[in-house]
Amino acid sequence: VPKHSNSLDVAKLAGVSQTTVSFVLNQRGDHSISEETRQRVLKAAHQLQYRSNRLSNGVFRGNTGLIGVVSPQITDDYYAHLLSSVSSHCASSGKTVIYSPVQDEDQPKRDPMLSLIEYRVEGIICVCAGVIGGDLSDWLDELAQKGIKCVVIDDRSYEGKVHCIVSDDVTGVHKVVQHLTSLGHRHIAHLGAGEGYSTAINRRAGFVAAMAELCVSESELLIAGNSFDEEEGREAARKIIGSPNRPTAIIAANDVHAAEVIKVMKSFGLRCPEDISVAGYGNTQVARALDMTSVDQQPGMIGHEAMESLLTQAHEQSSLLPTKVIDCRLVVRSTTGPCPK
Amino acid sequence: VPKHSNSLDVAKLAGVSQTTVSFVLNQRGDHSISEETRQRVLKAAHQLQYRSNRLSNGVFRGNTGLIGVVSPQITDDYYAHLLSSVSSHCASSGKTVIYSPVQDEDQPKRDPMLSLIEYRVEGIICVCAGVIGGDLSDWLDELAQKGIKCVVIDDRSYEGKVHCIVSDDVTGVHKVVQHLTSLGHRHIAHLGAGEGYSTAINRRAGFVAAMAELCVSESELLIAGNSFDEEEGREAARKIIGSPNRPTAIIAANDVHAAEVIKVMKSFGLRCPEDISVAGYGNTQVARALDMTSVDQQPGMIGHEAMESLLTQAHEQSSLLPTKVIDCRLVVRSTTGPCPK
DNA sequence: CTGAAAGCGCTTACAG
DNA sequence: CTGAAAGCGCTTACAG
Repeated sequence: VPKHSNSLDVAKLAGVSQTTVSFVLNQRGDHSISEETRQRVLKAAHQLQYRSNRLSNGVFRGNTGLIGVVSPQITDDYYAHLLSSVSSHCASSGKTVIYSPVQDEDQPKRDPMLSLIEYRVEGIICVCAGVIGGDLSDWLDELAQKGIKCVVIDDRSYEGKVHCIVSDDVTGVHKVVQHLTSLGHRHIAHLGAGEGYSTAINRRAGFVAAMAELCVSESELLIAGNSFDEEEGREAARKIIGSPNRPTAIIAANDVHAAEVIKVMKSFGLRCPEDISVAGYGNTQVARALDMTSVDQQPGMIGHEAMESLLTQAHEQSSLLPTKVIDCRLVVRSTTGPCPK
Repeated sequence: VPKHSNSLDVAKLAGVSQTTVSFVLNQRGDHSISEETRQRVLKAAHQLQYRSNRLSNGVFRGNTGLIGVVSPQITDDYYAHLLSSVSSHCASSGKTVIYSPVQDEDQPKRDPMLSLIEYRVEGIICVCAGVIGGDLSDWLDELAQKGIKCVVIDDRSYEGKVHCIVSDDVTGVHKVVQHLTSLGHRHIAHLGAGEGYSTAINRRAGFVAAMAELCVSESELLIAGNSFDEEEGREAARKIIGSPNRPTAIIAANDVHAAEVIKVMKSFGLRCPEDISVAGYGNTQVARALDMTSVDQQPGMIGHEAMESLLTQAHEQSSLLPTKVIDCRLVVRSTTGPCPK
C-alpha cells in the first residue's frame, strides 16, 4: 500500500514530538530548538522523503498557497503569455497555480469558478475576456464575502466591485491609425471582430475615434467583418480588397486576421505594403513570422500586475483600487509603408 | 471577518447532523434520507453558499481531485495545446489542473515536482520535453512509491519506469522528406535544432535516416544550425541560402525557423516554392498564417491520451504500459512545390 | 529547549 | 431514517 509519510512518522524516527518537527520544518523563530535536534529532524525527514501536506496546511490555517486562473483558449498567444507570466510569478512567490478553463461560451464561467472556491484559492485572476452577458456579478459578491481576492482582466463591467486590469485597446488602435496617417494613408479599413468581446468592441471604438479625428464621418468608415473567426475574416478581406473602393491600408482586429488579409492580397496579385499596408494586433508569433506591423499588448506585464495586485491587496480596498490600464506599444515592421499615389 | 461556511453551519441551519449533510451532499446510497430532510439540507447549503472544502476532503480520503502538469514555455503552441487539451479533459472528468512551470533550464524540474507532491496530486503529466540531463529518475521513484501516477511526454529515457507518450518525430520528418522527393527534390537541407532536446534529436535523426534511404551519404548531408533559438536559425538560414551549394528544399526544425527561412529568402530575392521549397514543423498558427507546409503533431491527442492513461492506470501496471507513439500528419500547403530544373 | 492536547473541515464505520 | 465519535495530517497556544 503506497503511503506518504507524515509528520508523525518523522517525529517517531527522530525521537521527538510532532510539534518539534513542525517547528523545525517551518523554521519558526519563537521556539528555539537545539542544533542537534534540528539536524536529527531534518535527517529523518529526508530519509522518509517527507513532503509536507499543503492540503492539511491549508485546512488549518487560511493559507492554501493556491492562486486560481480562469481563462479561455490558452492556445491563443495572448492568454498563453498571461498564464505563463502569472505562473512564473507564482513560482517565485511560493504560490501554485490552479488553472480552470472556460469551456464553451454558452456554458458560462460557473464551473471554473466553483472548483477554485472549493479548493480555497487565496486569489483568482479572471481572464474571461469580457464575454458580454457572462454574469460574473454573483461570483464576485461571493468571493468578496469569503475573502477571496480577485482581479478581472480586460473587462471593466465590474469596476468598483473588483480590481480591473485592462489592455489599452483604444489607444492601441489609435497608435496604428496615427502611424498610418503619418505615412500618408487616409483611406483606412478596420477588419475583423467588433463586438461580442470587450476587446473587440474597444479596438473598433478606438478605430472609430481615431478616424473621427481625421474628420472621416461615420458613414464613410470602412469596416468589414464582425468576429474573431478565421473564415469570416478571410471572407471580409475578400470583400474589402475586391471592392472598387479599396482602402490603402487595413487594420485587422488581430494578427491571424491580418495574415488572412495578406494571403487574400496575394491571391489578388497585390503586394504588401506597396499596394496596401496591413497591420495586425497582438504582436504574436504570427506577426513576427510575417515581419508584420502589430501592437504589442504586453501580456506579461498584465499578468505580473495581476499577481502583484493579489499579493498586496487588502481585502477591504480591493474594490476601490483604480482600474489599471496597461499601455501597448506599436511595433512597426515591413507590412506598413507609404501610401501609394 | 470573512469566512467560508462549513458543513457544521449547514447542519445547524438545517437542524440535522454533519453526517446527514455529508450524505446528502455526496449523494451516497447507503444512507437513505427522507426527501424532506434532503430538501432542508439542500436549501440550507444554498442559503449559506456552502462550498464543500476539497482540501479537507483530500486530506481525509486519498482523493484530492488534482492533476499536476509540469511543462516548459506554455507560450509555445505545442505546449499550449497540450495543456489546453489536458485541462478540458480534466474539467469534464471532475478533476482540476495544477500547473507547475519549468522555470529556466539550468534550474531543473526540482521545484515544480515538489509542489505537486505537496498538494497530493493524484497524477502528474510531465512534459519536460526530454531536456537531456534533467534527472527525473529520483522523482519517478518517489512518485511510484507514493502511489502518484505519472505520464512522461516526449521523452523515452525513462521507459519501463513510467508510462511514456511520444510524438513520432522521426516519422514526421520522414514524411516531409518523402513529400519533397516525390516533388523531385533531392538536394534537401535540415535547419535548426538537432540536439539538446529529444524532439530535436529525433527530428534530425528522422532526416538523416530518410536521406540515407535516398543514398545520400552522411558527409553530403546538408545540416545547418543546432538550436531552437530564433537568431541562430536566421543565421543558419543565411549561411545555407547564400552558399554556392544551395539546396532546393529546406526542412526546418519548427515553424518559426521555417518562417525565418522564408524571410531570408525574400532578402535574397528568392521565391518560395519556385526557387526553394520550405517545410516547417508543428503546424502552428505561424504555419497557417504563412500557408506553409508543416507537420501536425496532434498535441490535443497527446494530452488526451495522457489523461486517459492517468485515469485508467492501475498503480502496479503503469511502468509496464508500452510507450504510446502518436502519429503525426503532414499538412501540405503552398510553400512546397516541384523541384526547379 | 521540548511536548500533550485541541482544533481546522471533512468523512466514515458503527450504533440506535 | 439519523447521529455521536473517531480520525485524516497538520499547526498552535499553552504548559513545563
